[in-house]
Amino acid sequence: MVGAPKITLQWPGKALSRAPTGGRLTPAVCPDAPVTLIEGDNLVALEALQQDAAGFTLAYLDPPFFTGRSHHRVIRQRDPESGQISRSLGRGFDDHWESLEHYLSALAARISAVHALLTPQGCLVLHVDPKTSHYVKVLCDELFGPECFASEIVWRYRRWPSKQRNFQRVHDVLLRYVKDPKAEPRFQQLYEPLAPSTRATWGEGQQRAVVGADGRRVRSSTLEQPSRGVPLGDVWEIGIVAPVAKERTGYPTQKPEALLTRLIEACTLPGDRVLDPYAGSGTTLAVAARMGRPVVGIDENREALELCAARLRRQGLGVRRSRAVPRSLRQARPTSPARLTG
Amino acid sequence: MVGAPKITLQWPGKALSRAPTGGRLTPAVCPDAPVTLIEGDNLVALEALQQDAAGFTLAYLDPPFFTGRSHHRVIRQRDPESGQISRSLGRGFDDHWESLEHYLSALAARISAVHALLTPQGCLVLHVDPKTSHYVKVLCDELFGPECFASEIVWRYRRWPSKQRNFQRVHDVLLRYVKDPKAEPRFQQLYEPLAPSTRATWGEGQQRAVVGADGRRVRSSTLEQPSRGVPLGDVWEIGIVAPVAKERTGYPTQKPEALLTRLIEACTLPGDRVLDPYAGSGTTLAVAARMGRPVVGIDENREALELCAARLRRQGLGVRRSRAVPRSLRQARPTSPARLTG
DNA sequence: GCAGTTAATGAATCGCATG
DNA sequence: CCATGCGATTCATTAACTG
Repeated sequence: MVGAPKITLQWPGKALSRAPTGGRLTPAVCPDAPVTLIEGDNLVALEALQQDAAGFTLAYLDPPFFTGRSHHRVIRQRDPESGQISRSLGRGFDDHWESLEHYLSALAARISAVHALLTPQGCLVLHVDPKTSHYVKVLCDELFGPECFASEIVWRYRRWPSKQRNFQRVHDVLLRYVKDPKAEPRFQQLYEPLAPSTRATWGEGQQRAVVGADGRRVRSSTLEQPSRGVPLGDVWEIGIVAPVAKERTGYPTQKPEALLTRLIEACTLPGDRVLDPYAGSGTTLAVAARMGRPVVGIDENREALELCAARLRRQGLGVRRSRAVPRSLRQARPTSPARLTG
Repeated sequence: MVGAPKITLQWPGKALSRAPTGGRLTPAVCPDAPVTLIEGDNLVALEALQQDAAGFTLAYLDPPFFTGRSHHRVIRQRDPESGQISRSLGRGFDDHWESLEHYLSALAARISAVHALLTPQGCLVLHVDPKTSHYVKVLCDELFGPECFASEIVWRYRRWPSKQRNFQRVHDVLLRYVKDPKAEPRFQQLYEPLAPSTRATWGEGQQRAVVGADGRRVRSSTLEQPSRGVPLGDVWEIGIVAPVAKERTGYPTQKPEALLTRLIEACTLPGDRVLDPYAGSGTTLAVAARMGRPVVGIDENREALELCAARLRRQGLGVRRSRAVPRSLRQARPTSPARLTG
């Protein structure tokens, strides 16, 4: 924590430091493995990962959004004889909380643990919605320091319209924090196409300022050299995963691969390690692995991890499995031996 | 204040209630006047407005963004002989603050005063940037109650690129709160054009869901009737005021009329009263007046109010002027008689 | 008159020079 | 050494101008 701000969120019983879970990983994680899946409470796993020497360059956290609902997995199966598609519901994740206080306490513990795992060039990206983002941002300012705040990225999508007496919500928020604002950041500049109005006026060429004798800018001119486009901004228009898309897994709240591709491309180099403590259906894992970034995913839902493993297997990737065990359980329930899947 | 949340922002010396300024308006404001300009501290003016019986249906607040800079007005004049254009700097507004605490304290007092002035169907819209929006949102949740939060509107614009090792910021945030979530809200549904992908698949016709015998949606069909577009979402792509646009006043941080038009159209009906405590160059006033909404603007900068008055005069509108005077000054400096401008 | 071209400059951001 | 200032960067937008 660099500079703790004087303005903080307060609630009865707030405590950012907590008793360590004393978690262990069985077997230990190999930092160079292309993909590692850890089953268990992500707080236990994150604490256990502190024993690793190597840090992570990007941590992407996609926690529950405090919706107060249970989210189910849709399992679609085609009957081989009739050809009919049947749907059934599997376990997704539960997003019920006693209160916003409990939600934030749980999240703060994870963010804090992730902070300790980042390299100096590393960054954390928190995927939230506009109802919780503000509380989470104030919390992160306290945990990271406000000068570590890098961007509020707006993910703008389109969806089936619903009648309501309000502007329909069509965006999520991704908060990006860097571990150390004084370190040279990992950042690959990406570009997006020029605005239609700019193309109409200037064409595809780069613009150059022309400065007069008095030092003031007189006008601009167009170069022969084609522009690479405009530097990517913090509002991203990316389609949601279509209900019939090939990448669709049936897992609830699945994020599009295009979103993760962009994030990983901008914030890491090949070989940099990526972490996803809420792995879900494994979008981060699939994309990172494909892009040559070793990745560690954590989830407490075994069905979700099976889905991840199958998805990665389809990409022709081997998966290393591990299990996070808190101290209290370590003697009561001995873990099964390591398995190598795929 | 409906339901105070347990999670609040805390800082040393925080106090949301403060000694009343005992402000008075000279002359008193006439609720039916198409445009009223009040010169003085907006906190004093807002308190004085409480004596009005009629409330406001929309309050748009565009406070300083806590940038730590002074913003100047650019005054352009064409020399009638040479035809040359000369530029000089006038007073804009000062955005220096001792600390974020002071900034938030000042803002909280204004928000609180505005809250008291809203009709039950009314709403407040706070224009901020993504560095301060999160603190302001938590503050508003405390002042209005979290269930009064309606929307985080993202204003996405395009501007000149700058090299930086981060995603360039290309959005502002507008927080919308309703006074009473149980009251029937003022809300006119607006529409935006269909997405290109939708037009490609479905054309311009309206879509209707076709539901099967089991209650599940089977497919959609396209109607003859052309679609009005999709209901307006909470991400608005609107161009900034161009450097040479006719609506440009030279006042810093001027907001585009298109933004205010959309807001006023969605949140008010003709005849509803609109309030802008940070009037600046008078965009809200100009748009509201044109749309037949009586509007009250407050600013402490006399130059800004002159600009507002001139802008409204160009629209052929008369302006009623008033002055906000705090108790401490009421005897020391007697106010000049009312003036009718335009 | 209409379409295509030119002009002007911004709630920016970084880096280096200056106090 | 830290705060401040100014040059360089080069897209977006609409009014004014030109043919």
